[in-house]
Amino acid sequence: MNILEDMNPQQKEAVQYTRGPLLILAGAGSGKTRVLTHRIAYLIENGVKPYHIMAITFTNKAAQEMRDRVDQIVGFGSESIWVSTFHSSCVRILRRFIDRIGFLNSFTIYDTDDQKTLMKQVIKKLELDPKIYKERALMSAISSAKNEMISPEQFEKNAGLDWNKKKISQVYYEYQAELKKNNALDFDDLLVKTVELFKQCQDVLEYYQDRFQYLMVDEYQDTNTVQFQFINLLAAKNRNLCVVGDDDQSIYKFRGANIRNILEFEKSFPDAKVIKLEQNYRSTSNILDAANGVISNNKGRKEKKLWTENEKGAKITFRKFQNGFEEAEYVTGEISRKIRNGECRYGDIAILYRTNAQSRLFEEKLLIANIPYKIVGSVNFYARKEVKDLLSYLKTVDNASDDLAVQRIINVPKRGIGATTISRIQAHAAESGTNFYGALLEAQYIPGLSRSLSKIESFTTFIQKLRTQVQYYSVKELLEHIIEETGYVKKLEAEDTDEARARIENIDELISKVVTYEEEEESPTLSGFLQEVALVADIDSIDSDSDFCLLMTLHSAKGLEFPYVFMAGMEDGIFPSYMTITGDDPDELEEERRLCYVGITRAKKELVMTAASQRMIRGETQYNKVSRFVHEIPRELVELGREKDLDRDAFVNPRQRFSNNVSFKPRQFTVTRLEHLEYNVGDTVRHTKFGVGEVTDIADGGKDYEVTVHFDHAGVKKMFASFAKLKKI
DNA sequence: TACTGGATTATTTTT
DNA sequence: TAATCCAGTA
Repeated sequence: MNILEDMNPQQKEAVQYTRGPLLILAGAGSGKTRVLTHRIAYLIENGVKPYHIMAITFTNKAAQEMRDRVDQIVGFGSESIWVSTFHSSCVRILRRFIDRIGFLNSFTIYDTDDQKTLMKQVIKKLELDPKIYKERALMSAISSAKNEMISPEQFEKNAGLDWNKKKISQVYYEYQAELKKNNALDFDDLLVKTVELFKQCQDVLEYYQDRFQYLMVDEYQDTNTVQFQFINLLAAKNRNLCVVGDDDQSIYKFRGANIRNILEFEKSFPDAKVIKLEQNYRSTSNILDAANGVISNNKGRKEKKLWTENEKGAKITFRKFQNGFEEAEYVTGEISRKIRNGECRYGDIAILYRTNAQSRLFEEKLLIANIPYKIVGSVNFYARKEVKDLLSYLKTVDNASDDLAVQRIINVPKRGIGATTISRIQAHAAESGTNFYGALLEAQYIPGLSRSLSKIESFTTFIQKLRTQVQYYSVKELLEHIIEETGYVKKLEAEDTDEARARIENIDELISKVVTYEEEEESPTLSGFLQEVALVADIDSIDSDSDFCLLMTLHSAKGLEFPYVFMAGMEDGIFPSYMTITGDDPDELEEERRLCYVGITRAKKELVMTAASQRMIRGETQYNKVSRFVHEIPRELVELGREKDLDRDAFVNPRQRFSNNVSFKPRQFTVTRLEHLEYNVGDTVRHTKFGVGEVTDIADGGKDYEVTVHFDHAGVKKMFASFAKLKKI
């Protein structure tokens, strides 16, 4: 086949520009995956060995897709090209070399759940007040530090005299020490340790530099500092680095993504060639114009304008409803109608929303309407309780050095081993320098266990017995054996609730995943299965053959496309989220707007946006205005249900009229004047987001106090006392 | 040790 | 609302 066939001039140029740094600014739907895959084919056709090519993506799904397409056009040798995610590339490298920086190559990977458990233990060990030091906040502080390649030592130095930060650095130290003890790495560590390895072991770095002479990175706008360093180190020698991205689709700042990586690529590589792909092949021109209308409100973008030769297509539909129920009913009704009319199949339709919690209403209505659907996200399959329990058994059998796994299952199902026993064992493990499972094996020498001793022994004999069987049984048999012996499913059957049945279904699903693994892998092993499972996200498992409507967050939708898209919950306070409107960081609003842009550009043929004027959030009714993003779409592109739906000051219901004079804010924001403030000018206060600062002014604004605070790091901020929830310290 | 019910609290997005 | 935590009880 001709690799350059059917390509526009820019695409051709991108495919053929193979030497030196290259930045491809690829707008939504401009065929960037096609360019990447064809570029790989072109490289090979021009004498580059497949072995020397590496392509990096963010999700396994994207990697898989690219792999398939590469296989199709390359044929021979394509299997030796590395096409994988950042995380799995790092795992592959670390499995081979991490012993060089003091870990065992058999390290385990901790997911978010494990991190949380570990963090709880750290908080307890350091005797911190969990009311002040929340594991969530600590975890995100540590994670951002890791994303910026800040070590605990560095963190401590940066903290200076900031008492709070010093405490966090202590936690960070301890947390890393615990990981090390368990021979475990968290998601962030996979990147950090790889970069560390590269920096410390020149020979390893050179080995990979020689191996990966041609590097390609997809979704470059979402890279963070560690990922940037990882790529830079690998590319430093040959400098054949091609990155593809769209600054307008950068939506992972909260996860440390550094939009500067793309905006300043030319600074890092002054000789970089820049190619813009601006022709959109995906959407109708109406959809594209709507997207452009919204995103043009952002400042500091790379100059580009998307265009298309596609027809105008239908207008964007906007409908507003009384509440979330009616909204969901309308959406399901529309879906049924489309199917009835034979317009499309279920799989052509996606419902997108801002937060996972919004899926519930749709789920209910879809169920009633008998529409097949799949929810992507919310809880990752491998993070579900029952699945994790069983995986923890497998982990324990495989390699009992993972304390968290052992602790998770030691009393699941209930064996009468309680909290006191567990802390005794932990204490013993700490004393004798073994891990938790090691201490269990020595249980008979631990004083004070009395009654629990026999229970512990029967647990360990069970595990030891399974271990002797590992080599004779398949993973599937082993898993079924565990389910049988522990009576896990039997217990659930006895519960006889919908929830229990759903859990059993998940267990069956797990068994079939094991079977698939064993069928596909040449030499399947238990460790191999556990490794594979550690890095999969929910989105990875959706296959395009099955005919389901898909429900997912806007974030999960990145990189996908659908003929028909519903964007639900288009309300200020939901999308853009409450946090971004009340906070005063305009960058965050811009990120939300990019998210909206991503959502709109997922649609190929039709886009429907819906809003509800009244919505239940966490048991409280909120009254929201129509999202500002809807207003940013050129009016002539929008088809309304009722003319007044887009009137900014229409009275939709009496409650809203009531709160009207408080400038249209949802009721949640309605000001309840605080009678007295717990702080005064000169006091030191803490803000949940900006940290610690000094109150420099308090002005009585009649309805509320306006407080001016000089924050140590965030600068001077003015805020309303009733929103800011400042705490005196 | 396990279970219950009341209180508390979280609220954005996830590889 | 829903999940989690904690104290009191069996």
